Amino acid sequence: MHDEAAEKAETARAAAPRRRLTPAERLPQILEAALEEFSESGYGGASMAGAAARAGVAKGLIYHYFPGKAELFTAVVRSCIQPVFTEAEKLVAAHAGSNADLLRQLIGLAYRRVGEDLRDGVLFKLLLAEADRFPELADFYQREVLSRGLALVAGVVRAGIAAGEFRPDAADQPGLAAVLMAPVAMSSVWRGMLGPDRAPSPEAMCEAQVALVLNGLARPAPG
Amino acid sequence: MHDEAAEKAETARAAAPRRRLTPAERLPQILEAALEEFSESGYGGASMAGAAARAGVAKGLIYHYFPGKAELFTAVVRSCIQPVFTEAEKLVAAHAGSNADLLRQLIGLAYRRVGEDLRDGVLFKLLLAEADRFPELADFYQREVLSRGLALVAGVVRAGIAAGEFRPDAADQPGLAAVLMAPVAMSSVWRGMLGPDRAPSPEAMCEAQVALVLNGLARPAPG
DNA sequence: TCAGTTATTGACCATTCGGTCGGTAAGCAA
DNA sequence: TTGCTTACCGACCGAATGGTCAATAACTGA
Repeated sequence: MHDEAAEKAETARAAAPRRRLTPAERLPQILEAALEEFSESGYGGASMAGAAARAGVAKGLIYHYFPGKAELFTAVVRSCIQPVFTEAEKLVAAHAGSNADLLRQLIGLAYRRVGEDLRDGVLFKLLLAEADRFPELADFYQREVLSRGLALVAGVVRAGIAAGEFRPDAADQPGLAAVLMAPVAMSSVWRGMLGPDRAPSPEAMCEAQVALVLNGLARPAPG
Repeated sequence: MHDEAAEKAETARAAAPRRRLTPAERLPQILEAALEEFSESGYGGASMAGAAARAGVAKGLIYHYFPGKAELFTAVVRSCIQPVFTEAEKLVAAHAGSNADLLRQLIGLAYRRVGEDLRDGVLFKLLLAEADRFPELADFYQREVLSRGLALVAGVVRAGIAAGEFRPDAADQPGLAAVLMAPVAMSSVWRGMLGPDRAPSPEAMCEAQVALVLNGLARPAPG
């Protein structure tokens, strides 16, 4: 594949003298380079040689760190998706105010995260695309991303109902958490595929969703 | 690639005597076969030989109908995504009742569509994944899917506000249509990547979203 | 029946890719 | 210094892929 960007990145980074590094130094370089390569070319289109070149490293070295392409890919995904959720869970654990406010903050945090780093979105999109061909990856997504996110949202909703903030019948809607999560996820996907300019604005979506959700969950006014 | 399913499909279909067909007959066969191939293997992983085998046809024939792999892919996408929107637009045009009811019907239609045909979801997922590498495809998606869907939803919301059904301040939220569309799209993506069993149930999401949206858009009760 | 058109084939080519392997040298311990 | 471990290289291989092309056989109209 003749790829300008990859080529330039290669020559730029390969120009640095090749030193022997400790695995703790080299691994992040390889993961970062692989992320670029996978993001730009997809799983099938990405080449080990390309990833190696981006890292300024010989192809063989990657096989010193990973058994094969598939394992490299899963490692890249793992290293990227985790931080978001730990951050969100920390927010929930630390929050003290109303559940409506917590939900607003949670939604805001998620959209901000989508808005700032484009690569996350690209990788998320890539993950979606490849999950069904990597059972291990689909398991990972379901366990570490989807279930975790749904549990987080559902917990806040449940607490809000218990506190009398939200309409009680929301407790009987098992699909509610997914409906609340989906816009953020989709915002990320849209940005990944269309770019920041043509995709619906995360800020606008955030505002609209917060308004919709807080109204939609509010207890009906008496009368 | 050694693929059991593809192999079986091949032998099964190739057993039929090879006849000369008119392009109008052969084209759908090739598109259908290519859809299967792309769905199962992604763009990079799909092979022209595989698609040809599934269609029970020699590889060369595909090049008689399409200039190359990229064009075949875009043709497959085009032929699949269109019908949903024409159906939805027909529904809107024909509807006579309240806008709240129209919105409910629209959401229901979209989720039903997602629930019944799995291949649509898989292809949609594939489209998301490959769009940024095919500018023409990204344009197509933005023009024929996203914009059209957003316009459809926004129109109903606007009409509902004008009719006094929905809260007037919803008119000031440009991200609202995207928020309303996203759960359906995401439901499709989730089913495509996790399968019908592990993905959030479209029926449950539909019910929750309808309830949330109709409450969230309703005019605040006086008092 | 015959010529012209074209749907269809399958062998073939150049290229690329994932993965292997023997070898090199840098760091470290003794 | 010596010797062991291991990060690192880069040439190499078999397999698979996208794409080509000359040959063929099935339709069509005259």
